[in-house]
Amino acid sequence: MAMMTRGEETRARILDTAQDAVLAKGFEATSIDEIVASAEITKSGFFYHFKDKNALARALIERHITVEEEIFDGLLGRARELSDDPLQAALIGLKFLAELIEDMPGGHPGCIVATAAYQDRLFNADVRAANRRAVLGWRHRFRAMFDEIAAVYPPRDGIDLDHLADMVSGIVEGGIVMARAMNDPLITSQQVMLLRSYVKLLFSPRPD
Amino acid sequence: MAMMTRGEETRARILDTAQDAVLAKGFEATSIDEIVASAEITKSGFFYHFKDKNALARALIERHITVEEEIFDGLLGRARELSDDPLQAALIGLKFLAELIEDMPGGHPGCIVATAAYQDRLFNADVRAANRRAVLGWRHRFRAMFDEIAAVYPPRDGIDLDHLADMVSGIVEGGIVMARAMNDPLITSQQVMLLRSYVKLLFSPRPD
DNA sequence: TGTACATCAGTGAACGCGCGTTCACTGATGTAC
DNA sequence: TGTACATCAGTGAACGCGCGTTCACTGATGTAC
Repeated sequence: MAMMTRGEETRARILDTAQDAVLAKGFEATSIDEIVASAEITKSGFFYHFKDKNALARALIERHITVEEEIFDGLLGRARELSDDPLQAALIGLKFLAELIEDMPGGHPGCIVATAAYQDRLFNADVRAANRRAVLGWRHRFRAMFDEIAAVYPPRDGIDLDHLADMVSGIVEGGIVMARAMNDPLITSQQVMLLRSYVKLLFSPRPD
Repeated sequence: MAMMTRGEETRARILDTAQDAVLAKGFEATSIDEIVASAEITKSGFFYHFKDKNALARALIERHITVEEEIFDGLLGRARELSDDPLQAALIGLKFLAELIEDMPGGHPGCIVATAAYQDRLFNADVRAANRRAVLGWRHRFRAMFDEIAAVYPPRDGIDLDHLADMVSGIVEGGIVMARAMNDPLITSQQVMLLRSYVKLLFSPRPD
């Protein structure tokens, strides 16, 4: 964070303003003119930092991955501190996730992975590969979480844990789409809480 | 279907080719030039049918709603024929839905509601309203289904049935995003099957 | 400490292309009398 | 049955604007000797 050179600061400012616009309108509809206006730079300054518009897309996705990794690390790390039981820790982590999303002003800002997914013909192979890596990263993270749980509590229903891991990302992605379509920012966190309910029912040893 | 005038046929052809392109690349990235080329019409012919590009977006969404309603009616209607029990009927219906999606060549083509959701600043109020109506329609449909179940089997976990109804659409939307990002068409139907597992656990009276 | 050169982080003007939209026109079909 | 007119379903050419990209140039900072 600290110790950024002037160039790094400008680059970060471009990415920040570009992300807002891309999430609101899609990638193609976000013009470079518009980005440089809010980043307070000239158009040629933009091309000093990114060789073309595709390079911007890839940088957006890669930064998104990094930021999100850190957030998840924090969330799940704290949850594990609060309980030694992997199931309880996961339930706490999912509740944290729901609260995080709920507290976002105006709802979750949207996921650029989804944006890229819905406009993939626009992007080159680099960008698509970055997108795929992001989703795979989520899968491995949540798969590890569910593996720990399943080792202690065998799941009630015969399901594939990779699919369950994908469900975490899928619920959030779907929740964002729904929240946007309905203009109701709370939907995303409600959906995460339903996923939490499923995880609880699926792994709970006995009903009380 | 039958008894279309020449104009209606042309209009339908425009919508068909436009939908393919919009789902693949997003709305803004799909040019009218490109649409008219594959619909084998001139550009001015396009503007005879749609007053501007926004009118095309609204028409796409409205047609999408109609088609999907018919599909769901068929699916859930058949499921109800197969079982008098509302829970069993829902489980059969969800299985049908998963199979329907799985059998789509190349995976679910994507949902234009999601496309519009992720590019909403591009569209006027008309289009956004149509989008909201679509999602509300799904909510009411699935809410009715879960109400019937809950009247017989009280849910195991205290949850809001509207949220659960939204989960059906959300899982499909999220599944489509994941399937596209991962380039794995099977993900969407896998996610629907997990939702089915949740519904089963949530409403099943006793574990066996 | 001073000078020469290199790199960093941009600026400003121009480019050509593709886009959505308009407009005057037209040939085929339908309707009234 | 023939004629006049209206509507349907388009065509073809032109428009101006905004877009992504390029290119020659520049002032500030860093580095070598």
